[in-house]
Amino acid sequence: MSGIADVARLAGVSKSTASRALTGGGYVSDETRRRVQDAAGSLGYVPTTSAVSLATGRTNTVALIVPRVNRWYFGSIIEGVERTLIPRGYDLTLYVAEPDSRDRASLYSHFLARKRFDGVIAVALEPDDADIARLLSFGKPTVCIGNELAEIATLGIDNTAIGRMITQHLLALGHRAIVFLGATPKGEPTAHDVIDRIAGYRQAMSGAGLSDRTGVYESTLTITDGYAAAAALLADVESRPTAIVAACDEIAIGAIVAARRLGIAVPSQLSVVGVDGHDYAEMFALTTVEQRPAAQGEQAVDILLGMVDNADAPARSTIPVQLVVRASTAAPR
Amino acid sequence: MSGIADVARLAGVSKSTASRALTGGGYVSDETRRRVQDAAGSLGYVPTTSAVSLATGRTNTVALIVPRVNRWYFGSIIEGVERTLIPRGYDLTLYVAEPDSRDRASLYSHFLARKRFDGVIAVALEPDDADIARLLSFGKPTVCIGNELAEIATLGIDNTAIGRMITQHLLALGHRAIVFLGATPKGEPTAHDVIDRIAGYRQAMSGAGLSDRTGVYESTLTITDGYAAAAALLADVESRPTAIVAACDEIAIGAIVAARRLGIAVPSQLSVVGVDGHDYAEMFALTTVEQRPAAQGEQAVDILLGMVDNADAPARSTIPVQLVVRASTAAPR
DNA sequence: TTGTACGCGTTATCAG
DNA sequence: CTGATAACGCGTACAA
Repeated sequence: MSGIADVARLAGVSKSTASRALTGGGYVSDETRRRVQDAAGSLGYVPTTSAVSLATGRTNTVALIVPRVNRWYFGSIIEGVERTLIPRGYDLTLYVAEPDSRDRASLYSHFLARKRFDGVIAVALEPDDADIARLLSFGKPTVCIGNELAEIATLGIDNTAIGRMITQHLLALGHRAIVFLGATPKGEPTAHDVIDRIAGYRQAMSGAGLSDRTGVYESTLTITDGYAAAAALLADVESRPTAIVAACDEIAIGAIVAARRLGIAVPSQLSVVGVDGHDYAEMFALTTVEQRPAAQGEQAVDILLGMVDNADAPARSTIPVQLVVRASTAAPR
Repeated sequence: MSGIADVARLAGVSKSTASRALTGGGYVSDETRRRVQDAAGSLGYVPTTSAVSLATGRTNTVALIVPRVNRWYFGSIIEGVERTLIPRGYDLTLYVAEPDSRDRASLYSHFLARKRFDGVIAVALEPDDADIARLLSFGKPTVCIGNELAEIATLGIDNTAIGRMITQHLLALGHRAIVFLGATPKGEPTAHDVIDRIAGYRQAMSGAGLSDRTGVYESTLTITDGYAAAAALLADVESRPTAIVAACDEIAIGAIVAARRLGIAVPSQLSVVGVDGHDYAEMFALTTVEQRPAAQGEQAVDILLGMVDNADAPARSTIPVQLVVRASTAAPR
């Protein structure tokens, strides 16, 4: 309710002095500063953000763009971003829009254009996406999580290496009939991380001289779909693989549940390995590659606010990951 | 980059006419309006939000407060709110803070005080919470999801009735050894919805003359914890219940998984019923009460924006729910 | 160290 | 129907 003018009046100084005393800029005697701060405190003064933004050009707001909220990976990123942003005095405005969706279009034409934020964090942008050009055209500091992109500060994991790593883990255990579960179904927007993981899987299979035994099956990145896809895949006893490389932990968990329902013992009759380090991984004894998305969200904020303050050059970093071996993988038979 | 002054100049009118033509307020000749709109279009004009806010007092932003992101119920609400807000031209600023946490305190003292939003949607506020008073003191339209609160527009389900309903479902099937799984562990912030569901459970048990056979066990509202708690609960064959009323679907799913691992058949040896209508419910054939949180989020936006526009009196509505019977419940033995 | 005066980009008021 | 002009609430050169 009360503005800085009220604070100034109560403290017996001018508006500008009050402003300096509160924002810290410029010279103010300690005595005066304290008087102003007391006045502000007793009046419950809080600066009006729109006025501050108009005067300074800064909004103290960061935009976060995600395809979905209700998936562990994205939810974790959101939480990581949030808890790092808030203590630094920033607000988070959240935009949820799948790539290529109508929402995406209006997002860029209407919302992001409002220059309401000091920076953007975008998750799971596709490298060939037109979004990227539009994003850059805003001229605001931008950090992407999930894919390596040219000309943008990027934070992510090496998905090809991970695909290779988990496949090699199974090969080393002696598996040969290894399939990949989780290719993007036709009609869905392409997910580049999945494509890279498949590439890694293929590389490992070829490296073991098994390129002809490669099998890639479709599934959405959810437990439900992983369950259904795995159930179909495992139904035929003859063609059944001895190991599944899942595109993510949700699919892996779905596969484990499906196997149990079919009476297939994990890991003795079927090994399953995932990617993510999902909250449920331990409960299902899932061997997986942990990528700590919440920490990535935190780090993205660090990088972004660094850019906001220093106008630094875009950084690019590959997050280290860790293979955690649990009881969902073992030697075949 | 270009402001309304540029648009006005290009269209050959004054700033005020340009503003009227674009915002729709006041009289402008059709001819002039078109000229201005063309000019705005060709310049890619987008109004600066902080200036608009300063002039109009409206921010076109809604604040959403949730305790967590990464839980199905909250994530669904966030998605529902988002997809309703955006088409209406509003931005969403997200605040994540557990009740009684340090984050909560700074949330109220620093962020919400910035009057940066036209309204607030708060999820899972506790009725005895000091937050409520502070929330109301902002004088902004406010809608709460999850609990019935005095003097606030409220949207939620009747948790007591639900607790009764699902317990009676089990009683009707012939169960008598029915326990409740999911009481809030000591040290955790109290969750009123859980308390109410327990009350409903107790009412139903008493109504069947079974008040002495009542058993309430603790668990956090997650699959992982539900799994662990159920595993402990089901370990002793002698004292094992024939049915579990779970505080939410996550716990119910955890219990089903635990039962399977222990070789206990669901539903023939153990019935399990949950609350929520989780995405995974169908996959686990879970009998549950659907409450459609995403739809609640949408409805909350409707109510809130109604209040923003009309300054209506707060509404209060109880969402109808539906018991969906699947294969996790059956007659005992 | 402090106060004055102006600008940030829009909308609203009020004559014309 | 249109155009000056004054807010909106704050930060900040500049002068004192």
